[in-house]
Amino acid sequence: MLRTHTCGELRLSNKEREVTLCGWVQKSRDLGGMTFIDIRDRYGITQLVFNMKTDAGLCNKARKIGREYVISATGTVKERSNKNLNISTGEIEIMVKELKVLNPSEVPPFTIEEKTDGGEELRMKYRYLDLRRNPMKNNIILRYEMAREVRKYLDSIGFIEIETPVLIKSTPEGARDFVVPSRLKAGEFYALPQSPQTFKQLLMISGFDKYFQIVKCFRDEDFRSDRQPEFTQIDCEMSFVERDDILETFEGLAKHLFKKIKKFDYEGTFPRLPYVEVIEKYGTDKPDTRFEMLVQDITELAKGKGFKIFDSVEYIGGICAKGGAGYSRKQLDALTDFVRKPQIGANGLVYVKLNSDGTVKSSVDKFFSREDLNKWAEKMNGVTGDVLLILAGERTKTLFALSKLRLEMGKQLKLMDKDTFAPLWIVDFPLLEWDEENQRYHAMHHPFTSARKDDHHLFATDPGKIRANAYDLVINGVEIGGGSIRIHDKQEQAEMFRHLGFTKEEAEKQFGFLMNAFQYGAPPHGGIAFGFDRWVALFGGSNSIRDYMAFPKNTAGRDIMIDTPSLLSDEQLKELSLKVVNK
RNA sequence: GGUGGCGUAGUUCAGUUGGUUUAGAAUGCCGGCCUGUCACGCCGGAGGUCGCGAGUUCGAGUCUCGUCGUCACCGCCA
Repeated sequence: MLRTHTCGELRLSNKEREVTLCGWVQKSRDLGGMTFIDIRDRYGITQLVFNMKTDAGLCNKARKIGREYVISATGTVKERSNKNLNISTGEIEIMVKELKVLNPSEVPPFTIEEKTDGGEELRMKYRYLDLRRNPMKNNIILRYEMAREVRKYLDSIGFIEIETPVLIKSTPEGARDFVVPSRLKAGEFYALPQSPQTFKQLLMISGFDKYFQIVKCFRDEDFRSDRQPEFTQIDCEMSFVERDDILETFEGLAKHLFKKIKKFDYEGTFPRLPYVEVIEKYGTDKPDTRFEMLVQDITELAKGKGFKIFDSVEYIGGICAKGGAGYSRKQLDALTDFVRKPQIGANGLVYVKLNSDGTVKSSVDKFFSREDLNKWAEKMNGVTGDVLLILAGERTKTLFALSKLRLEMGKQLKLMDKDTFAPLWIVDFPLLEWDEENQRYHAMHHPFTSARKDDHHLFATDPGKIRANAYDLVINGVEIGGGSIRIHDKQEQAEMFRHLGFTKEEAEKQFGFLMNAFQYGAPPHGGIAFGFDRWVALFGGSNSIRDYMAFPKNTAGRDIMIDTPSLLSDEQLKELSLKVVNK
């Protein structure tokens, strides 16, 4: 070993010990007669001290050392005369006898400090330098600790981790695949998995009744701060279970992580809300339940009073912002602009202020009596000091806009505390979703999801109404995971493909291997997959998963550090029987 | 695919209605001084293809168009 200790561990109790430290130069302070160097590694920072009087040659050497040089320093642990109680090693320093430069460093392109001066792109290009910074380092450690706790917990209840292949087969459903050309079979391609879905089902058929895997998945769609081309799932599957067994098992996992990572015990069980109810109450299927502010339907109360806009719409609903009566005209106008943004899509905003002096002021006073407005307030649980914010229009669109407005108000009224965690299960998702573009149904979760038994009769009459045995785990408005009880019967699976518009031949070609397997004793099974990066980001207090991946890609799917995607040589293309067509 | 923001010293940014000699600030960097600093201090210095390309104009960092890069949102993401 080149070192006897790390830069984070020496204390007063080590006084007078002869030690050797290795690390990077955080900063040096040259005072002329003496020089201080802060040496940093993963564990902390320790101050080295050089004195002109003691050893002029060594001190001069120290003065020449720049930021981020890798050095080793041997010397004696001394008590500081001027202590720095802000850092854990601040009571001691190393009186250096021997100093080695293990490797010099160029001046880094941004400062490697708690708060860097570097912009996002630059930090990405020099990711290895950014990762030296404490906040980034801690994110990566958090990620590791969560992965470790996931493995510990699942292991403790009998799950085993099994790897599945990365070079698999492209399938038509779902997201676009990343593909890999085959050299040995010209014109043929592998695909990278969007998830190990079919493999984990096959493992159930093999008898591995409790499987999990922390695994990379790949989806070639457009990227966001919470979506990367390659991301990590905690992929899980169990046999001989029903929905509630899965929910209980993985609620246990979530509670384990809350306890071990966030140090709090979640009391009771997570709320479970059916999809239709959650849409009605929050306008979205991934509600942030850290705060109430439920959406209320006032269509019946507000229609037929002569206000044309309301009379002509399908749905009128609103939220009650507690303590919002103090909102100024300007603030309410800003909210109106907010909901009218094309991404939100509302036409306008009606407000009703329940003023603290007992008066009621609304933007529709002309059309509604005080009594009418009181009824709205009652329905929406509004009391003196609140403001009611009301949108009207087509039901689905209006609920969507209300969900965005609710989040905005939650933000403005500071109801979204980073250290509060509000999990819930959304259950009874629709099995099928009508796809206008292709004029057919597609699976809302995936085509292996089973329908609830009590809804099977709807296949013939109203497929859009069928509820699936599917569920999502949502925490603080973030979709953390989702899964379903799967189909394990060949006939039923074939039927599902038929409803999704596959011909028998297509289904056979794409998923024949799975349906064949169903003929050899497939156990009832189901599972769930969690977006590991999102979960880590949530616990880390951010919504950008990039900050929790060691080497992420940008929103264009580019790794600007290694500069890829990149061109292949003509030789490589030829070997792969590929020709690039310039668009 | 669509909408919008941003692009000016190494870095983060300012730069007024298009017009004042040499495009500024902070920080970083380099040199000098300094024996208890820890955001060290003081003095001095270097550092610019104003993303790129056209255009408008007597004159463009500033206006227009295109293009590239980047970020956010919509679509998309079973």
